[in-house]
Amino acid sequence: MLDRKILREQMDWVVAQAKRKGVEVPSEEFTTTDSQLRAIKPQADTFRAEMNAKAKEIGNLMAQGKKEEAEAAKSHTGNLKTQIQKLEEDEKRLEAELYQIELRFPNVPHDSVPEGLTPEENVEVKAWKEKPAFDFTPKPHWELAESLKLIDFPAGAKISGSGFPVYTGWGARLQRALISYMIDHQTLTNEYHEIYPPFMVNAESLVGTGNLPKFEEDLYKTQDNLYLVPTAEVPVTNLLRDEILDLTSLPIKYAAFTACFRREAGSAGKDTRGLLRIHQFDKIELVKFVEPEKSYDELESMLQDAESVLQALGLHYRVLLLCAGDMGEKGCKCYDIEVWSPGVEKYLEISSVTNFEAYQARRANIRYRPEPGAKPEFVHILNGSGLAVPRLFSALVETYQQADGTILIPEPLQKYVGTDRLSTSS
RNA sequence: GGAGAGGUCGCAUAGUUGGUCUAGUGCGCCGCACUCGAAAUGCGGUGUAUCGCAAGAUACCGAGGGUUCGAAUCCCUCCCUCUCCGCCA
Repeated sequence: MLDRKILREQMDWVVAQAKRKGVEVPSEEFTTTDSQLRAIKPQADTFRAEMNAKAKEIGNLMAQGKKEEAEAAKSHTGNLKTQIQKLEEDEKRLEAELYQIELRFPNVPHDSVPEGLTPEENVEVKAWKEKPAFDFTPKPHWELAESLKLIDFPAGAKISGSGFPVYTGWGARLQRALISYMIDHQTLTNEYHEIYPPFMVNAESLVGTGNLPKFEEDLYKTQDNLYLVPTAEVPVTNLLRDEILDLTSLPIKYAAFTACFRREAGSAGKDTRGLLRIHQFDKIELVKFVEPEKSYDELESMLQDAESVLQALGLHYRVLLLCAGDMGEKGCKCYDIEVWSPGVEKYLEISSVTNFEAYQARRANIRYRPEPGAKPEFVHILNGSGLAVPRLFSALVETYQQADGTILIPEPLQKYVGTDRLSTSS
């Protein structure tokens, strides 16, 4: 959500910025509804003030025992009352309409964001390490997973459905090791505070992060009207909903592990093999609440925090700065980290690191006080994956596969996995 | 799931025959006084949002409805917390 004042005063600018994202905004609807509301509110306030005064008068008369005068005064309130009721109805309706209109405005892309509407116009800003060289043809992870019995895809299909892999034996252990390693790395080295949230949330939380009402189709919903989290971003961001934070507590840095659940209505077709696109997957998510002036520095440092995992594991990756049209509606500036998966011969998006500025904070009503006694202002919120586990799993086993079919485990992971090599006999 | 008790402006509390409660008090916090300085003490201030140049007005006492000239106070629905019981990893 954008600041209502900005929509009022700088609509041309907002329209132009939305255009960079290829989004049409309901500018006229906003202006019409907003001015209607602004016309009605003062009227309603005035009538309410009159009503309050009358009620007080009646109270005083009653207290003095002047019953008849009080009764007389009562009979004059009817007209006022119906007027107030009518105005309040309009007020409520317009307020609801305006809110729905405001939700349709996308966030404004930062000046440093490249122009463009398609993924082709994203800009590669960094590449780390070379693609690994092989003197044999590297296999995709699903073949490795099958021969080493790390993942049982048919079993998952049997007990749940497609898109629900079953990790078995050393595969299960590697999965668990990656989670532990990344959580330790982000909390101990990069100083995030660990959160282990519920995997189900209510609708309010999803509205706070912008997943509802627009993306209801992508979510799993339970009979108790709770939703399975599509990412830890949802529960973690909402932890601070409706709070006014102390300046001294900023920046607040949270790292959380959850399973993530996505129905992905349109998933049929692309990337259906292996781990690339599944309904349930594990992810470590990083969320930061920061002072507005520092949010772009914090974005760079969050990007580094996410990258540092891949560096420690020695995996080749590149960083893309997304163009205005490809970064989604909520973001101001977004980097994607893509890890190289040599078996599938593709770069896999393994993290999106985004600065939302105040867009989410305004929705979830998360503020801070710039100085003691000052008016509360919205914090800036950033989040990024640190990292998505299945695609890391994929890149890792494909990168470290050997000619003999075994997989080397990079040094930092060894104590978590409990071995330096996965093989059929291990 | 059943029974009972509750949810009040940072924290703790007052408020239950509806009307000086648009919310009192204590703590905390800010300012001033006293002091070499501090503690203690005294005085004043101390929520959020919207509209307004301002004075000020309006809304908010878990959420949403209702009754009433008027509701923190009464009624209904829902959410949450606590105690006891039941069930259970």
